[in-house]
Amino acid sequence: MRDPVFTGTAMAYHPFHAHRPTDFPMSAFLAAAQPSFFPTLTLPPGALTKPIPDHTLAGAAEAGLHPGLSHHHQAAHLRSLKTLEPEEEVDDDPKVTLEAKDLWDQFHKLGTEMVITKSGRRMFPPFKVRINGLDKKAKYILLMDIVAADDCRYKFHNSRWMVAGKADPEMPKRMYIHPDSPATGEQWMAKPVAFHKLKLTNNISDKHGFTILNSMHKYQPRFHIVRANDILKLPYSTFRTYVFPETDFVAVTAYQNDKITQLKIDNNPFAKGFRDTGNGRREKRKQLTLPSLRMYEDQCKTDREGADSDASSGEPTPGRDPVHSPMGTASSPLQFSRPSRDNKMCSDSDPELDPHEDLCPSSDSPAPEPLSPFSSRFEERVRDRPVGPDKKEDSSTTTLGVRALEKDKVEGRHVRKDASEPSKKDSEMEGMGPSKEGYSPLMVQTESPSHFSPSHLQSLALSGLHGQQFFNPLSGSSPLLFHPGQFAMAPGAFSAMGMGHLLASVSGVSGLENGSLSAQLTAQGAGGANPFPFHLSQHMLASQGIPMPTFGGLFPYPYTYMAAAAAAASASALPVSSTAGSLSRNPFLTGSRPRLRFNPYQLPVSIPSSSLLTNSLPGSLNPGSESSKSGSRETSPAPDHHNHKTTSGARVGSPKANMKDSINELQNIQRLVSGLESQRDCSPSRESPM
DNA sequence: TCTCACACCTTTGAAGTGG
DNA sequence: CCACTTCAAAGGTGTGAGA
Repeated sequence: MRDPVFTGTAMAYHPFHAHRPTDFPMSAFLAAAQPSFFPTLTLPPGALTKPIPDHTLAGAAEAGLHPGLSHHHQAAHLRSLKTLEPEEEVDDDPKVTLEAKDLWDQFHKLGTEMVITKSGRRMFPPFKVRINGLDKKAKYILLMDIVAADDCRYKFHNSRWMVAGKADPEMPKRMYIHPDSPATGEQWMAKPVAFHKLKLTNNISDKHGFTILNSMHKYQPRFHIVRANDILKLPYSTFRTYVFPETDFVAVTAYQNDKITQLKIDNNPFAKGFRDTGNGRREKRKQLTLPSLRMYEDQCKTDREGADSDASSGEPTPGRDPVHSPMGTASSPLQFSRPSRDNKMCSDSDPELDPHEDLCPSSDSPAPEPLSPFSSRFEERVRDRPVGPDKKEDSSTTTLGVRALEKDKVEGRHVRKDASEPSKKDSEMEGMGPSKEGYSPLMVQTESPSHFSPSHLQSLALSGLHGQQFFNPLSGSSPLLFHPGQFAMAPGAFSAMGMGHLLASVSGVSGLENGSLSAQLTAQGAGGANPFPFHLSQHMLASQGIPMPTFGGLFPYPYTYMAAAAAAASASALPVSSTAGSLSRNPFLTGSRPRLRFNPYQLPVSIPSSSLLTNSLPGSLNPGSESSKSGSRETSPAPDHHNHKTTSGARVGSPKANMKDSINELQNIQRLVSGLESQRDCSPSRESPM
């Protein structure tokens, strides 16, 4: 009964199907998802073909078993998972600093553009952070996701980004797990952690696990730290989420701003061939650039010469560090010496900062926002946020890491202390790496996991599933099962995760009759990401700040789990008066939860009016609850979880009313799962260590 | 606004070489 | 064996034409 894995339910989510809430036993997905751990597993798009008999689905669902697995395998799963214990809480206090902050700042000022292509493109600058304050011995899983920053669609007009209307429906959200996860705190802290393998795409049917984005929309990357030595524990672990405002960007299929192009060319080793001293293309292109751009380039060149003679010849030598950031502290000619664009931009109309022209049509934003998507509004809001005092009301702590403003602003550090977060590590931070700028994590505290309002759920759930029915009205248990495709993970990420038992059980999956796994259910080979296992979806939800209903209405470790939700709720804590911001669409930054404490920044918030969700509790209706008994976790430290659940769980509607939909969804899922064996493709991928 | 082929470049790992 | 070098393939870039 206590086994979180087997008693839970989750919402099934499939990008290609209606996103209906599904009451589905986690165990089924556990089993079904295992194959996805194989980095080599790749399933073709058309794999979803064979329907699954209703009786199989229903029966299995009720029994909490995966329809395609034999009882033998089910039992094996139960046994293997039985040993899972939640991580003991540790008083670690991770501090995260963005690497190459200067470069990010440069891009941010110009209005960062990230190219997205059908085949996937990496981010540049790469998202890279340095972590301090972790428990050296404990294991952590690091994740990253990218969420919509606002509700607007943009266009680049007259050298500036302008709001061009309401945002298009969001793409399926995917969580990228760092390939080295899990690793010890010591390992993570040893060197900067890069997420350079994460790829962006605009291909909604992407099967590689890339992060799917909408072109001409603004996004905000988020970084998550989860203390857990096993992926399976993610759902019960405390999430700490860090947001660096300067890393937001507009996704584009082709660069709009020449300045951005130039900056990328000058800093990205792969684009070396386009540098001024490179081939003819650049020469040609340069001649076409505007005077203002020339000035900018000249300035860059001048600055570069000071530090490095030639940008094209001797320059940004990326080195062999796998995770090395081309714009690494020393390699980037622009990073330290180049004067802020501010000066230059002054002379040349500063496109990004015209606060009077564009208005985000977002209905969520009561107050019209300044139009420039890259203004420092976000930072400002954050900065103004009231400081929250302590953090000990509840052990559930979500750290909303927010960059501590500009490096010339020391508020961050100060705030951090105010936040009552032990600031013992400040000194440590100062002594580490090139990025000494103060990035002060924003601690979001929850007094109890049960304070999430429906709006939280909605905002969060919809961040990736905008307009999609996300929560299952089913009573008892609100299935919150993400499609595995929503999770991306570098190959091999699970290799050392103690997933052996699970993998082993996967073999049993072969027993699954037909073979098909959703295209989404693919594991990515080299450079790709693997679909995230269903049972891990909880984790994702948590990271999204969604107060997921516990499995079967029982949740052994509520507070840690709910802590994650705090991240989402963080936004809710914002004063209503605060302008609905550009981040209104961001699940992490929206919502309404008065009891959360924030510090030190104020985040833009929008209060969803929707009442899609209501607090509730699950319960006994969960079909998986029964099976959970067998796989119960007797040692569960959180016996009172149920209570928490009752007050915090999200549930909507009548269970019976949606039962049919749930079954349908279940069938869809089954279709995805079936046929794994035949599709398995073992192509080892090489993942560079962090 | 998007897609694609392209040239140019870096990265990676295997193969070869010498100590 | 180990360290180093060489090499080729894979893969990451922006470009520019065309849709």
